[in-house]
Amino acid sequence: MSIFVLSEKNTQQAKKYAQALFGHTRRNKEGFYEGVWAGNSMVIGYLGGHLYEQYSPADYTDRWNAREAKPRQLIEMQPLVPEKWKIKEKKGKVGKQSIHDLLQKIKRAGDNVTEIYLATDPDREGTLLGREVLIELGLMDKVTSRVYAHDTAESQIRKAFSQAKPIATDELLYVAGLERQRVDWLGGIASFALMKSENALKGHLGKGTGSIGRVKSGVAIFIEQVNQKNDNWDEEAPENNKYGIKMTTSDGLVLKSARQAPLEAQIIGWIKRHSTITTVDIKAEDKKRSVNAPMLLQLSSIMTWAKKNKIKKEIMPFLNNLALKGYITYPRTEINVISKSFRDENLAPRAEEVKNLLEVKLPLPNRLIFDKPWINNKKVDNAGHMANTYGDNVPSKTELESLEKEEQQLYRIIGLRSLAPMMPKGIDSVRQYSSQVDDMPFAASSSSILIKGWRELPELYSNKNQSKKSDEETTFVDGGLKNVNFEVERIKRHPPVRITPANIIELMGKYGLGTSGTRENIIKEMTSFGQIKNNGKYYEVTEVGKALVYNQPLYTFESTKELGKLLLDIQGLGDSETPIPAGTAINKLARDISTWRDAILPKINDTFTYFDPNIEKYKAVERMEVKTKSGKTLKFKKEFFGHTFSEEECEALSQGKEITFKGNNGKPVTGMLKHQTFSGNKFIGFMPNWDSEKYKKAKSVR
DNA sequence: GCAAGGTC
Repeated sequence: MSIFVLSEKNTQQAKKYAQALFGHTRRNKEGFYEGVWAGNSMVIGYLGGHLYEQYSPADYTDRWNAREAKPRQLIEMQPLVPEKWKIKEKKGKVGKQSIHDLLQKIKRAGDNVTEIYLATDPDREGTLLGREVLIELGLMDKVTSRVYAHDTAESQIRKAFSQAKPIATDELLYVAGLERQRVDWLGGIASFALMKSENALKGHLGKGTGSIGRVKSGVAIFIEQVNQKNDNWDEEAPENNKYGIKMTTSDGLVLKSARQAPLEAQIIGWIKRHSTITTVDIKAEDKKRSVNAPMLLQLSSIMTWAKKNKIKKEIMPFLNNLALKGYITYPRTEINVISKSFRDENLAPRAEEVKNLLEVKLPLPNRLIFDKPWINNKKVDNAGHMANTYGDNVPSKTELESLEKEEQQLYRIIGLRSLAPMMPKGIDSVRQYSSQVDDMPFAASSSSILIKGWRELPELYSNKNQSKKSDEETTFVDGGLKNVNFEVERIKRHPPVRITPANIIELMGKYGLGTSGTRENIIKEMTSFGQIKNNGKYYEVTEVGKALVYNQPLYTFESTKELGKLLLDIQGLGDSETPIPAGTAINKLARDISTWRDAILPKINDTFTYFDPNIEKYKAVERMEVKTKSGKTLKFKKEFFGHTFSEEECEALSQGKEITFKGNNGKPVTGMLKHQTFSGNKFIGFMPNWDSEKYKKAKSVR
């Protein structure tokens, strides 16, 4: 039997599969991994994420071409639900090879074998992007098996392949993936067109809305909500306060009541009723408390760490680079645990080497025995990802020092956090005080460090990072009968914490907005579109961004949550007993878009425009007037891409000839005069040959 | 070109 395995990524997946199954990573002439597994000849190929993208509206039909449609038509045609959804090859590259070439290699490899295994990431998107390719290349008939490789430890990769499941087992995941993709496309395109119109109606002509969709709208909404809550916070409001009893002993111990009351009067009443009590018996009990090292790193915690440590640049590129070299594991994961196998096969054997490289003086006695909370096989299985740790390739000191400063910092913290559970645990001495006064229990505690353990490393533990609650270094007092005094303690509720560059990534995760690898870029885009801005202290939603909050009915917190539920229902993992049919979320969204469209349409007439004549860049531009060979008079814009056409160039253009000049970016631009349409208006103007199909299709002048 | 998802 001969098998072709389709994986999702090269270095972080195909290569690891090859090492685990073949014991080597030799490549064939196509660059795919080739070897023998269980008596079968096997080729392991890879993708590079999604290699296909949605058709654009104009790809479906000319009618949907927003450049040709008038604004009113553009609104009328929403939602753009295709009769048959289609995808096309993306342009671009995976590493050094073009996507087209890579797909051709996959096609050839698939044609050459008797069976195909799908072994992309075991999640929704992995299933979608893998099946997309197999279907588009006509290889689906040969696909027999689905490999769910949740775990990158070699023993677990081998297990996943030997226990491969029938391909039909991921059918529902694929359907849910399609639904997610289509809902985002349909909503994104509709909301952009409709919001632009809403803005124009409000007089924001020519003002960029920026792109808008499920995630960006969600981000704008939660920033606005948090700011509104803070700006209108009433710290005196009853719901923002509660009251407890503070019992202070003559030797300075402070015990607090186990219960609180909503009204200050209730506590004052309690204290009055107990005013005769002046001595209380206080029990003291001594305990030892072990203090765990921090959890292993997940992507959002690395990002938070980076911001706190003043790394201003985007960190994804640094992490990608470290992962490609094998210095760290695959970085795009929100999981903070690893599997037992990964501990034994990947972390433990390299621990001493990493420890020496990072010049850590502590021993690693727990190297082979650290368990919960860092080990959770089930969580790893469900997520299909593991925490970020140091990788199988430990750099030499010279190699580490040749990396960029930020990469060195990131490697160090990821390395230390991977080693932390192997270090001695911290032990604290704790004294717990308790007493009962009538109906009310009181408690307090003191503690001090007995064994520092992993806390000897300042990068893992510093007093500065501890909250005020920390009772470290508190004084110990004996129990017994003590004189006491009761007081009211007002406990204030605080408004939600403001959103800052340091916490936004983690908060997006909490709100289910975007996925780990995409969040940093979403914030960057929203900032550059001017939808949100950092006012120096926290993020604010700008006037443009407020449209996303107040001016679109499509994306709300509820609808985002609802979509998540629907996708699970389609997968058969939701509340409903049987999976709900594909298309449920799309149809619901399409109805919401129609409602929004119908609300806008009455306000839009045929001459409605996004064009603002008062904005400088839209003012009438100087036009060139030339005569063609046939004696017709032509008018066209004198400029293109920062270049003003010379007389000779105008002459050549008027005769329908192609010219070449230097554009804004210093690169040569070639093109000629063509008949074009923009926003429903026909005109003659210079067209570059950047899009060869469009260029060939457009009529030239003669 | 507009989404959001993946990865190089």
